[in-house]
Amino acid sequence: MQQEISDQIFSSFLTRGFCSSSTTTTTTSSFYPSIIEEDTISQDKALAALRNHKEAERKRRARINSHLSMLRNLLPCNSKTDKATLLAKVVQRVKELKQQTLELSNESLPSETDEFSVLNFDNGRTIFKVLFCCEDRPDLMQDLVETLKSLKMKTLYADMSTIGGRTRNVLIVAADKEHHGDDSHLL
Amino acid sequence: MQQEISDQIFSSFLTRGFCSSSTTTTTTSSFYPSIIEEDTISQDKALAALRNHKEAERKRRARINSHLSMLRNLLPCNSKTDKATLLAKVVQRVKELKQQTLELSNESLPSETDEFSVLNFDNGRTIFKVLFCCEDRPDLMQDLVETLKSLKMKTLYADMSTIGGRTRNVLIVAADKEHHGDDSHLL
DNA sequence: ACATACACGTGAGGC
DNA sequence: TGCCTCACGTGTATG
Repeated sequence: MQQEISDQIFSSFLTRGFCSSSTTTTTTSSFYPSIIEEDTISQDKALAALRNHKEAERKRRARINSHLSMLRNLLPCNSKTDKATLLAKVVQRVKELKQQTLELSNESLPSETDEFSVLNFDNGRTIFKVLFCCEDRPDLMQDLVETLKSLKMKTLYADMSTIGGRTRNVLIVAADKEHHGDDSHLL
Repeated sequence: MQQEISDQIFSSFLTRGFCSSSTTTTTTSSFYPSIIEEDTISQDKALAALRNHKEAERKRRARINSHLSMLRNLLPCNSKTDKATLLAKVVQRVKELKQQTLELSNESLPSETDEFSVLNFDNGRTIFKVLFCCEDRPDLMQDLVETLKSLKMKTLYADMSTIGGRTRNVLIVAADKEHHGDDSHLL
């Protein structure tokens, strides 16, 4: 309100120099008698531009602040935390979460490394552990089952999980001794 | 530079009204002859306060912007993205990461649910799958191994992971037939 | 020419 | 009182 008044004063103060009376009500046209029309026109345009500018800036601030308040709700912090410290917390949180998801996905999604190991070999039965990760596809399981069946292998344990379009599979497979000459081509 | 000049002009313009010459160099004392000393003193204090204020505000902006640039480096975005859209991306990213870690830890950290199932029973050997989650402690593994040994069980497969102070353990255990009368007290 | 984004200095208000 | 944070309007540069 009173801000607006001083704005007007300051605007005219800037656009035409100063030394006007303290009740300045745009009676400044008397200073430039020869170019009244152009001057008032350009002044109107300038004032309109100023209003647009003012409004745009207000919108911009509102946009930024809305995002900031969303972040405030997202983080564990009350509504009266600093803008700066809020952003600091956000930085810290993003780093934390990044690190966490990195660790977790490293645990559950080793990229393409397949693993094969003989867990046990007794009583003529060989027990394998097989771990592989690959892109998921609908009939992956069926193919797997049929392959194992054709090799006369028995699945003791299967752990299969899917994250982000990729699957991680851990199998414990037992093969009787009369068949494990065929295993080599599997791997 | 030229900003500073107009600042000075505007400052004096605000603090003492206007109608001074365009070369205003604080020669305004002639307007208030009776209260020269108090006025100049208070003016000096006011100007000093204004300078402090100016500098503090500059520092504050710098702090906020440094955090913002850190976020810019943290996110996949170039250095010329909007402040507002940057913050929007940050909001989105925090939500994503939050959701991801939630999913991942739900997958790998079922709270306290133990699981026990018989996978296979043939040739007089019983094969169990045991899953349990609990708080991690240093000698958990040792206790586990000794318990299994006392029960004459053989560990075929073990998958143990620790996240956030908790462990998730999956065991495949084989018991020979002459011992699995003892199993019940394990669970 | 016009829209947009940023930095700046300043007034207001809370502690 | 002084310090600190915020919102505001403005100047300036970039597209």
